[in-house]
Amino acid sequence: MPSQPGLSPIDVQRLKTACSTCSLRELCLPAGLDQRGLEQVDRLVNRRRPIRRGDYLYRSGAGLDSLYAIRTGFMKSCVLHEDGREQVAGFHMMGDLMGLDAISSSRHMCDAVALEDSEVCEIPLAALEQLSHDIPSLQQHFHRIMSREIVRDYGVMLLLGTMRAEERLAAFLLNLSQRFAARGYSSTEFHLRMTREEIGSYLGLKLETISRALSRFHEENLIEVRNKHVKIIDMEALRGLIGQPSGAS
Amino acid sequence: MPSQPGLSPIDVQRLKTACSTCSLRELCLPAGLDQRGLEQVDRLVNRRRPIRRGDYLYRSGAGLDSLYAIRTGFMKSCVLHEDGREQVAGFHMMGDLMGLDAISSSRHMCDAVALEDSEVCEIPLAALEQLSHDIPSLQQHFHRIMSREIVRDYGVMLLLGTMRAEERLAAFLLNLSQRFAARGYSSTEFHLRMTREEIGSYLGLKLETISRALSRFHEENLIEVRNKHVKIIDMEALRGLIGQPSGAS
DNA sequence: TCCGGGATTTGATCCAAATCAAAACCCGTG
DNA sequence: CACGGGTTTTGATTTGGATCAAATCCCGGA
Repeated sequence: MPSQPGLSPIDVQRLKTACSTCSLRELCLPAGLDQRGLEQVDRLVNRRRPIRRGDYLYRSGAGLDSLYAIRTGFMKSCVLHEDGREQVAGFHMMGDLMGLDAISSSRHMCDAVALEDSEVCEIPLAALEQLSHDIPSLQQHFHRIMSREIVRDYGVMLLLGTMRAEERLAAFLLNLSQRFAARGYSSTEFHLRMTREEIGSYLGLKLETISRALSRFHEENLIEVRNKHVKIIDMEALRGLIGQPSGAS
Repeated sequence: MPSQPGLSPIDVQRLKTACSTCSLRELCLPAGLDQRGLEQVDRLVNRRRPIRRGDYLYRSGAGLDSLYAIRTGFMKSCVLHEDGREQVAGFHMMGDLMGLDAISSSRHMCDAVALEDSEVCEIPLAALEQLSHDIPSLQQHFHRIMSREIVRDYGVMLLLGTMRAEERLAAFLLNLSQRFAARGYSSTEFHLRMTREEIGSYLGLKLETISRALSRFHEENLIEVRNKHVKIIDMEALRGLIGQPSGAS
């Protein structure tokens, strides 16, 4: 992406600051912004809000007013069925945009819960729409973000519909690894912010199954696990595990 | 939704014609359009394309140039995994918009296959983005459509992650029923355009399981099935079936 | 109309993951 | 620093759906 006309190096610097302020590189960095757009994004992105571990960012059924970009921390979103069943629909970290589900009906369709103390940027949807009207590249980028969520969902469906327990867990660990790497953290060593039960819910499995699979990976020297700390020892073997009708161990 | 200022009854008529031409009520009817917008939508929506049963509308990996609104017919979209596994990610009918997955990377991330002879309207993405820039209410509506797809996906995840075989099938039948009803067709009697195997793929089950569950529903007088023809006898019982840890029959 | 191949049904058996159960562990808190 | 509740591990058993197998059905094409 070449730098945009009318965007001085100083502007670029300010933009990066504004965006990194809110970990919004996802949302605004790729958009070519002029001076005015820059200021507008600045303003848009400035409402911060801290959330304590265990607190809800929003609840299913609540009215939509804003989207939320995660600045720091870790969250989950859960879909609920009236009968009380619930399913973790995703885990979200720094830079992720949450609340897209609510645009369709102006009501949130899932719960968002902080898995550790976090901070988000509130982005009023109306302002975002206005701004992406004024800045076409922002509009495009916003569309890409929504589309990416759809693609992610398709991946989860494939996982839930066709994979065996160990494949699912391997895919999950590799996905986390990638996402940490993309944010400049270690791709091989990280802390699971969620419980075994939450992993299980996300992967359509029970917590015991998660625990057993982790133990097996450990035994086979694919990973090291101690509580919530995970170290990936053999990334390749983990990758190879996906797509095997049954283990070749 | 009150009628828009500057939109004469004749305009409304033309708009409805233009939209129903392509079954695009989803895409443009709710948007308040002025005379000029109207003409633009007309133009945007005018590229028709027939597809024969079994043909691909697009394939995973192909470049994105257009979205597609289904005018008539029935399609499926399938996500593929490199190892050959595939999963039906959705079934699409009249009025549905396909191709949203491709916006994120300008490449299609799934296959789209016609399950019967169909006709779609090709909507060049660039033109749609331009137009939704010119017509804010169209922009909003487009966002809602993408968001709705995300919500739908969450529902599928819940289904795949938490429901038992019979619950999944009941949910599937009820969903089809609703969608047919919304399009003015019978909500109780319809033709399955897909095979048992495709239903199974969508629901994360094997074709034999689908067949058995359909038979059981038939035995219990919830539905009548003969080949691909389905008649729902006891909609309430079918609804009640969802959310039962195990059958109360 | 008859033929052939895919689609569907149904049965028997198997197996991966769920469930039930209990012990161990870990961490935050008083 | 000991207590207590939630989390995790591990084992034994059960089970829902997969798999294997075979008969039947149905529809499109010659």
